[in-house]
Amino acid sequence: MRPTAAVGIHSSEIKQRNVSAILLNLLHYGAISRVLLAQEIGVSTATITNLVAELVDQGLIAEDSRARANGTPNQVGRPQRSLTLIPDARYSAGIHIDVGKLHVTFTDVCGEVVACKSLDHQVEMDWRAVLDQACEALGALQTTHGLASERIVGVGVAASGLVDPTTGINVVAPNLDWHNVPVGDYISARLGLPVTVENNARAMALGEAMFGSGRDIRAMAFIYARIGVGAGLVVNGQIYRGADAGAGEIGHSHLIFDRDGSPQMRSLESIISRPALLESAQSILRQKGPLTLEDVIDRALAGDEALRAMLDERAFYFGIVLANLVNLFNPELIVLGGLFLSERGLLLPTIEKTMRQYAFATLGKRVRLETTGLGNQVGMIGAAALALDRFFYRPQNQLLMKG
Amino acid sequence: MRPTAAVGIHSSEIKQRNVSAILLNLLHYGAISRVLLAQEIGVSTATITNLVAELVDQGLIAEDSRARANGTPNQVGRPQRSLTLIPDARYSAGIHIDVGKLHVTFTDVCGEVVACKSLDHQVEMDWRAVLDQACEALGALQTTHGLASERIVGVGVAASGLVDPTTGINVVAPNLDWHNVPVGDYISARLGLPVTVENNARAMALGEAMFGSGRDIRAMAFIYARIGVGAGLVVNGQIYRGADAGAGEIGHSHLIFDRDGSPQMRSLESIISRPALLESAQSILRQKGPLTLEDVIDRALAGDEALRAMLDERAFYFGIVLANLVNLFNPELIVLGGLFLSERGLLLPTIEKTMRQYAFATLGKRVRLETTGLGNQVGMIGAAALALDRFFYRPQNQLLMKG
DNA sequence: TGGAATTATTTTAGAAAGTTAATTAATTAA
DNA sequence: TTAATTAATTAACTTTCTAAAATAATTCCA
Repeated sequence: MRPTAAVGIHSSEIKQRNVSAILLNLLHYGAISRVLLAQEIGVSTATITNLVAELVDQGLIAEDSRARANGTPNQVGRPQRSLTLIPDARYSAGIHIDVGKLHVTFTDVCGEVVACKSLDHQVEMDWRAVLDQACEALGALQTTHGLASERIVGVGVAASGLVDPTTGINVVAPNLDWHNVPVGDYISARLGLPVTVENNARAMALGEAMFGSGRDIRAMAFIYARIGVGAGLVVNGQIYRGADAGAGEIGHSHLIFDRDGSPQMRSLESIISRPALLESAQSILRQKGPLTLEDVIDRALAGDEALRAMLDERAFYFGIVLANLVNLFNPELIVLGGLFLSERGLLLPTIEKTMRQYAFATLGKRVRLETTGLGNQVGMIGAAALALDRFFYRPQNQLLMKG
Repeated sequence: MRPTAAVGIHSSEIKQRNVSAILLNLLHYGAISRVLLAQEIGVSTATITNLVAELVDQGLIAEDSRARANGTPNQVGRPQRSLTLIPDARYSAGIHIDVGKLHVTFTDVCGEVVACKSLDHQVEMDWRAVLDQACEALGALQTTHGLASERIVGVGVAASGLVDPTTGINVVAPNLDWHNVPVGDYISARLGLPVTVENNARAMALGEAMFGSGRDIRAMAFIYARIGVGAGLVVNGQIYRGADAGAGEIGHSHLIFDRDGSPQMRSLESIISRPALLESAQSILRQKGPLTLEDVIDRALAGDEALRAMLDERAFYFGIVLANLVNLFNPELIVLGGLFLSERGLLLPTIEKTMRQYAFATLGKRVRLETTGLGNQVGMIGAAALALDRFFYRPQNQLLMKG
């Protein structure tokens, strides 16, 4: 293997990287002047002038001829000129393949959803059928909204389970019974666009880091719980995948329960996922028929103490796992998505209290804990974010993780 | 805060980074030719020729006029010429401040210990006295071994507890009762050398990544257990610190124990550290007097089943924590140091078995688990590695983590 | 109101560092 | 010994950035 990070700079990368830095700063600040760009990026204003001119020519960014750049009100001297991204300069397609659900979207360069659609699919369906459905839905959206093909930078796919982003293969998606599905190649062949595939929690984490509350954050974790529980880690704006693209398998964290003196192990997924919660609720309620998580929450809020206690206990255990995550990874922010969006105050308070109590010293105090502000769109926005990151904002990083 | 990773390339960095890449490749491969360097680094052979010539002039690297570079035996054509680092071109000073122990060393550029000394110190001593002791010991070693000052790149300090590497302050070292000790400034003033300070487990992780079995590794964890338990994480050859330089506080991971139906929490440190093990052994043996870990191991090996069972249980719990670490961080390698070096087969087998059993799918199978090959020198070598990394191999990274 | 002061951006001239292609060097094969 | 082959160096040139000077757009203040 190559020595870690001992890669040099080929002169052809320099400009591309500086352009990248400009685009990312514009995304981050919304509007920023050339002087500040030069400061932030660490190059001369002359360079900024030249690169900005090119980007304006390409129709990617605009100079607001009126507005002063922020932070410089009424100063002496020539005013700084605001530069902004042109959101509709490019679009990104996102596909979130969830268990039983399929979400597709086009976002603009700023991560705003321009069009989207959610579909159901059966777990028994062949993977081809599922991906066909997604591609057709995207095609329909593109036509309806009149999105020019040449403005679409690519397709991002947030897939369930283990994904190899270098090959675009969904190695295994247990809850869909998919094995080695060549998601990237298949979609790329159908749509004629570059495709990037990633694990769903990781895609969401990136979406949150680029367009959500993770924008100013050095290290963050996104936790998505639904049928399974997964975490996505983002460090300095880049997804952390680990050695085998397996980082973040927090659902398989184990907790120890002594039963009669001998240890018994339980995975987090058996504690806090929707199936786990429903199973427990069903046994509490002695109900056999179908039950939704909303029902359970409703009944707990209506005063079912046994349900409430069950949920509270689960929240406590999840809080412990979060505290351990904080101790190991020391994130600045943890964002929760999926079933946490419908907890209505029954889980979060205990989760947060426990997490802060058991995290080490200041780490637990400093970390922020939130549910995602992107709501149930976080999966598709995350998917679109994958493509934006790889094909628009950081095209130089074509193959980050290879051996 | 600045947008994540949106930093550009100032032209003055380019050469420095390519030089860095050459040095790191030489360290990694031991001997390598210009053609291969060009391939690995991604620049032209012309550039390599020029930069190598400069490095030879500076006396940092040498061309072996005989040897063919490895991997190219008896080929047609002009043979590749081996380039190697000159180990003694520079030295690095390392100080490992452990609880009750102080280890100082000079290593060469390849991490080989040129000279070292270990000292005792009392926990009650003023921090100034401790640091003075270290500086004096270094001074003595330098004189004895005739190490020219101008060849010493700097001093690395592996400190106990929470460290802020940007300021060089040891924010808190609970086991030494140190608070906000300006380690970096103090040593720098005494020795007149640049100093870099880091948490001990992280320093060891870097040492292992540069000079130990972590050399080919993308993501690794080093776990140091003695009075406390800490982990150092290294990703792509760089220390991962987290948002508040608090990553790796694995000793404060909590495990849940049901006691009479209600959960009771225990930290890893209360399970697997030396004090914890000794306390438990003492209560098993009903012995009040002083007991060493070696005694405990001896007696367990001699057939004390209660002790053996205790150690095995502890190993099991540690294995669970490792499995959870593997699931979250997905390292390729985990290296253990400190008390694990004297376990004599009583802990590791159970640790490894448990870790692999409870880690998710392939992650647990792929990860390697070892005790450090650097032995008890890992702390001082890690400390020296800090300085080599920051002042010799990657001088461009002066301030990686700022807000 | 109009110049002085101030700050931002652009232009110009040039330097730094890389690249490509041609050349030279050191081998093996025949 | 010469041809073939591969490595390393050199020479000419390109790219990209920088520094410093010039220009532009304001506010300040008499």
